Amino acid sequence: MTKKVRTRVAPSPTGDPHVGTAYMALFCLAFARQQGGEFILRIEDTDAARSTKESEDSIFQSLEWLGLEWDEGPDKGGPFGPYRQSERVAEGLYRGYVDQLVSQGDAFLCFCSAERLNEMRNELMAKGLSAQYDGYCLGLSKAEISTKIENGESHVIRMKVPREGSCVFPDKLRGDIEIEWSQIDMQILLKSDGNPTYHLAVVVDDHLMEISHIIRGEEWINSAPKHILLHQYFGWDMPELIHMPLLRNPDKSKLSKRKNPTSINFYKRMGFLPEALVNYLGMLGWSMPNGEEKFSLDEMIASFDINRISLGAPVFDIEKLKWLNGRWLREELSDEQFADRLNEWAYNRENLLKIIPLIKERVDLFTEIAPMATFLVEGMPSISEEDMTLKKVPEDIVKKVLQYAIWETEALNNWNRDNLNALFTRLAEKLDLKIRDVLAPVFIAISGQPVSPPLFDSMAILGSDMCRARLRHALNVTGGISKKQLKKLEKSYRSEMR
RNA sequence: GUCCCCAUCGUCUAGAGGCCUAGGACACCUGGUUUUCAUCCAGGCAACAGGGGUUCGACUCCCCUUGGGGAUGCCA
Repeated sequence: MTKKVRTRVAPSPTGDPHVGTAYMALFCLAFARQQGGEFILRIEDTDAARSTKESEDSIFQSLEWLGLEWDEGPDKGGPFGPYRQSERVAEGLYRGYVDQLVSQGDAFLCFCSAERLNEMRNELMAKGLSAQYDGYCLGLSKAEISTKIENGESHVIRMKVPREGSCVFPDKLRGDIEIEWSQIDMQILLKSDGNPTYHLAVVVDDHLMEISHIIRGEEWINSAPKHILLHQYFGWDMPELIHMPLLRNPDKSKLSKRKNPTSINFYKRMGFLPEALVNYLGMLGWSMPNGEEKFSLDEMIASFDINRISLGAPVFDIEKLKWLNGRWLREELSDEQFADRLNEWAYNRENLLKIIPLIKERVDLFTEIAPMATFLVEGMPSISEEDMTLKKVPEDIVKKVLQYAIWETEALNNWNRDNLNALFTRLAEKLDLKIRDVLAPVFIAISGQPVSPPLFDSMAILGSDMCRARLRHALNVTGGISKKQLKKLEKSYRSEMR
């Protein structure tokens, strides 16, 4: 008897909904459906400091928008709930498993400070060894441990890892992978705040949720031995492993928002159809047996074959995505449907009501609206090097402001008017510039014009990824920044903005 | 540094030892249709990273080198 196929995607709700999440969700879903199985959405929010409800909501919305429907999840429930790890923590679900490992002697308490660990890691690296825990607290006696606990010393729990031999495990796409145990760190399972780490939670939850196939990014290959070991300690069967290639930036590095728009919201805002985006993700690392490039989710599911996945990590190419979107637009939508989609996208009452407060007092006629507000519905404003040349602000300051703004906005958690206001006010202060001089290039970058409706409100409407993309675009238009300059800027950024 | 993964046109890919003189698509270039533009159509440019094996025969299998990427967190 073969087990029922159950796959899951397990995003952590930190930041914007990532196309990589959609990519994994797509393959999990395609595989599960094709096999007549189930696809589960689980929220991995064990990092209490970084997880937010907004981010979680936007993950739900984005995946829904893309039509990647899950069978069980935090919002839908299901027989293996709850599907949010913070709720599972609240139930005390993981604690019992950690205690079991400690009492079995497969895990131990560790009282080491972050400073000591850092020093140790650096030393090991300098010696050319792989950086990992040195086992210091393994030698603690029972008496020492209880004294430390009585003294209220904070501690974590680490898993024990064999020091000899190696772990050989099968990957459905790559064959056997062998990693020596000496390369595997004594991973922390329970943090000092009582939360499980990813490694513990993922193992426990995948088991409890009866996940049959773990489809995840290549970045996890190195931690597979930890997960396998934990399964052994618990006496559980290991699900099958399928490590997908990682999506890349045009420079081949792992797709990151620093270099590329990675938020699903950006692509939505940019006017891509969800069908086209899903289709495009489907053709990264996978192809239809008949070679057809345009296919729907249902068609992909119908002919999905995991062995057709190619392992070379694909570059996310917006140009090709654009072409594909054009085909969907032209070939699949009637004029009526086109109108409905356009309406749904931005030309609707709800969206208008966001924009109107910004423009109402600035116009006398309806005819003046379009020129003033196009930037709120366009992609990259068409700006030239000339547009970016300002009378009052020298070029190097323009570049500096744009680059700093990009870095600062990257780190901004809640994208709203007030926070943006605070961010740029602070930026002007730190750079010892007038706020209007700081904002001048930003106005042009965002709106394409030196004057526009209120900047921060507009930026709030446009969203973080679109704004960052426009800032980057403007910086490129000014001629961009050389690697050398960038390094210099990064240095001064760190000292000036502290 | 150490470990792991990967390697076909600039990019996405087809290719499961002879079908490969390596196919398709995006981008780019040329021409045609079109009042313009776009679409559409026709054509062009362009790749098996290098070196060793294995084999009658390697893009396909093995090894080495090189290149790229990832991991090395009380992040996931």
